[in-house]
Amino acid sequence: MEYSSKKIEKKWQEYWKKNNSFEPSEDFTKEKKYILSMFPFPSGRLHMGHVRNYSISDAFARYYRQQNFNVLHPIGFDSFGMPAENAAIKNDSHPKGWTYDNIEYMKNEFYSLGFSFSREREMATSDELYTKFEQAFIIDMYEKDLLYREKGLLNWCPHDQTVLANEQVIDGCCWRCNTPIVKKDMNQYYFRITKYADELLDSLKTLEGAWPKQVLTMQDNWIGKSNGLAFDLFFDESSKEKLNSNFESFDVFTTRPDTIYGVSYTALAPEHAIVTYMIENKLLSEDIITQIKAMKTTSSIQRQKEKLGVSLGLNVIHPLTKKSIPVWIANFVLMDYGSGAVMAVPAHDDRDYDFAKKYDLNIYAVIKAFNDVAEVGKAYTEVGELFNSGEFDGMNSKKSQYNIIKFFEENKIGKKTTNYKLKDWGVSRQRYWGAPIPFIHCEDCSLVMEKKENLPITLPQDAEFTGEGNPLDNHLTFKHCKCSKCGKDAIRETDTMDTFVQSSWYFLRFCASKENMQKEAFSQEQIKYWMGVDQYIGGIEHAVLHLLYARFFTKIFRDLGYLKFDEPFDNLLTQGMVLKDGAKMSKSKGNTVDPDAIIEKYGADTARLFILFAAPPTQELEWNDSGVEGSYKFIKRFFDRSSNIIASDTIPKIKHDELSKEEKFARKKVYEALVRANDVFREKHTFNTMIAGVMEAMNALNSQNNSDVWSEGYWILTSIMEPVIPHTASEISEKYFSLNNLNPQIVLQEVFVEDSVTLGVSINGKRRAEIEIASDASKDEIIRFAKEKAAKWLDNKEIVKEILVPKKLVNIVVKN
RNA sequence: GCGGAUGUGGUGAAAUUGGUAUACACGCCAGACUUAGGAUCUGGUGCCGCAAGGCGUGGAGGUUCAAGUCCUCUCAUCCGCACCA
Repeated sequence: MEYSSKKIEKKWQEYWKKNNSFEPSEDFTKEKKYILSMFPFPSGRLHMGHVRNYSISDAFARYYRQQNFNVLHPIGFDSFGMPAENAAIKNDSHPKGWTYDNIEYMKNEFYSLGFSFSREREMATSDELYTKFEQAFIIDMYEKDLLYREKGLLNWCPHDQTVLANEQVIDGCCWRCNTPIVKKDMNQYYFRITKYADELLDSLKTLEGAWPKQVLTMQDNWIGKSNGLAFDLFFDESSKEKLNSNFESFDVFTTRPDTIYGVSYTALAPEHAIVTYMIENKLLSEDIITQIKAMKTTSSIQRQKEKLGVSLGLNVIHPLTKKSIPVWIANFVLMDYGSGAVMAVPAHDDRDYDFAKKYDLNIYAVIKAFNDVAEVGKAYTEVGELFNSGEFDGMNSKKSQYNIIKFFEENKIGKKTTNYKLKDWGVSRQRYWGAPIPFIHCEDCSLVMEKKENLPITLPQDAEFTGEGNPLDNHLTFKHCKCSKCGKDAIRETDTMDTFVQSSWYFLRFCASKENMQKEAFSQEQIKYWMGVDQYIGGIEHAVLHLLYARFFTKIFRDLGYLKFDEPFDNLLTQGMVLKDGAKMSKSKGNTVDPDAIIEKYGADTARLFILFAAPPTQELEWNDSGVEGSYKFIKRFFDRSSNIIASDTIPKIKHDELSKEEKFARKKVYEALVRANDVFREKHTFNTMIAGVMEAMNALNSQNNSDVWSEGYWILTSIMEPVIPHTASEISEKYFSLNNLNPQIVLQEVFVEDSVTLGVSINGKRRAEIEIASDASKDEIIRFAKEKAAKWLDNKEIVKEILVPKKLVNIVVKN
């Protein structure tokens, strides 16, 4: 029978749907596997990255189902977000319609690829039910002070007309539209993620080995913990006078207390409160004010190009030497790190050095290299010996840090301090298509929460999408409401939540069964059973976004009593990108391959096979048309040669001893493929080698013509391949084995016992010959035979040593 | 600058973790069947060499009977962070 991907794939997709084949059981006594791929944004159509992502998770899900695990493999859509709203503005449509049309289309694409998702648990984060539960969590978090509202200097994307979290600013630009970010002073809601900084950092250790090193490092860097010394610098008398004594001092932070005697100036961020005060009170010349304003309004990329500064005409007193040191403003000092002020040590810090050179400031060296060789014309930033450092002279600079911090603490002039790069997570978005934040602004009661029984606060359908401002802010009946506390007229919060809030707990929502999903977000019992995710699969681009937020939410939820574990994802696999012509597939480059077209031409199984065969999942995958063709040919051959099978509901019993050499070899290859498949699914995840093993077994089967060997081979190989090419494998399995072979397979050790073995013969480690010898031959026999075969290399040589590596090789070491 | 990877045939990639380097596939070459082949099947294919043989895992050393694998140095490419005090 001719192989028809269309017919076979349609048949099995209907079969699986009709039989609810992939619904997990609620029998919590069974062993479970929770297999999850990061859910997609419903952008319109699937791309190859999606196909790769879900081909990997589907292989895992199907394998573990075969192994009799209770498998949860759900799918949903991360369906709030700006692209939907931008599309609505562009097409004069509604984000909701656009989103749900896309979801329908993409769901069909998913099922036409044969992915084994639980249909009952499909959901979209823009569903009102999802919003309802999320808003309830938000209220709980606010009550526990894990969420707060504050005015702050925020990242504003002029194109998307909204603020962004720090994680969402890439190289100073918006992560979605690449527009340069500007700073804007606004009110905003924040999650207290910094409260969890230490735990988020420390528990990375528990993920070692289970998560890619790279992701752990990226999170570590992002949290950016650094230890150092914080202390106050006091203004001298004339400076205090100038400031009308409104400021006595300011706080600085350093990780290099050992350089304290080298401080020759200090620098404030242009946004520092003292600077703002001086501008407001006209304590600076017009010229200087203009320069400061220029620094503040320059984009962060621009600001990095050149170090600029101005002197404030103020002085502070060095805490140890009591010398007077000038106060400057410098554009490289960041207001949102530490205290927005630094002590500058040009002799031992590159930035301070550059700045000092430019503005001709003093440079005091206090550390010298142990070998006394100092490079001229740059800062010495290495460890060395302290000098000109009072009582600390002669100490190792690294070790002196402890002593200097101790000195500051004992004299109560400073203290040991830890700083983090991580900032609280700002979640307000000034856009319509997001989950409304369930708060009300009341003139009398200030910020109050919505009552839980009024949830969900839903988006008004009749908002207008003009592209100007926030549609919710312009929607009168949404905006005007009654205070939930006093009942007076009040204003509803019109900011919506960052979509990363939804993706921070969707994996928990999937644990809810059809029975309880309407009335609660998830039950404790279900969470306890299904979590953590046994295998999570997704792109590395979420290393510090989604993956950090989801870890944070898990910890918050634990502290709110919703669940009882610390980390959500037990194992993480980050898939590589799909490339075409050496570049990432993208519409702008015009090098995309449409999954639908591949399914149409070759079928879903071919697409899945190629994707899993062409490279290991963690590596980049180069799309190659003739490679796809090759996968298609393999499937056809695999299907055609199944005609060699003798139909049976059980695996044939074969007397191994009575087989020919070729038949024995074929069986060995089949069982090798099986051993490898188990290893790949459980440990290595290198599906490419597993598939190669199946191909080798097929080649070996083809070199013999024993029907029982063929049948046994197919019994096992279709079982191995079902996770990869489920339609074709199911078709063969149904036709010949009544689907009885899609179960755990027993590895027969007898096929690995061989009468003879082939050994390489090396002389001085160089391969010179090969011998075939009975497996039970003694060491002496083997070596005698090896010497015979390699005689020409041993003439007139003195044999020093003979090494036998069983089943591998013989190495003879000779002299001369 | 800091951190993380990765370098193996013409190409995508293997190598049971120190034991016959290049499995499997693509491509290419030859043959068979064909009116035909962008179908199918069979065989060949690391490089140099007529051969014997030599050389080969980015490069240079080292450890070892034995190194793609371990150690030292070095080069190249990719990714992440980046004025974080």
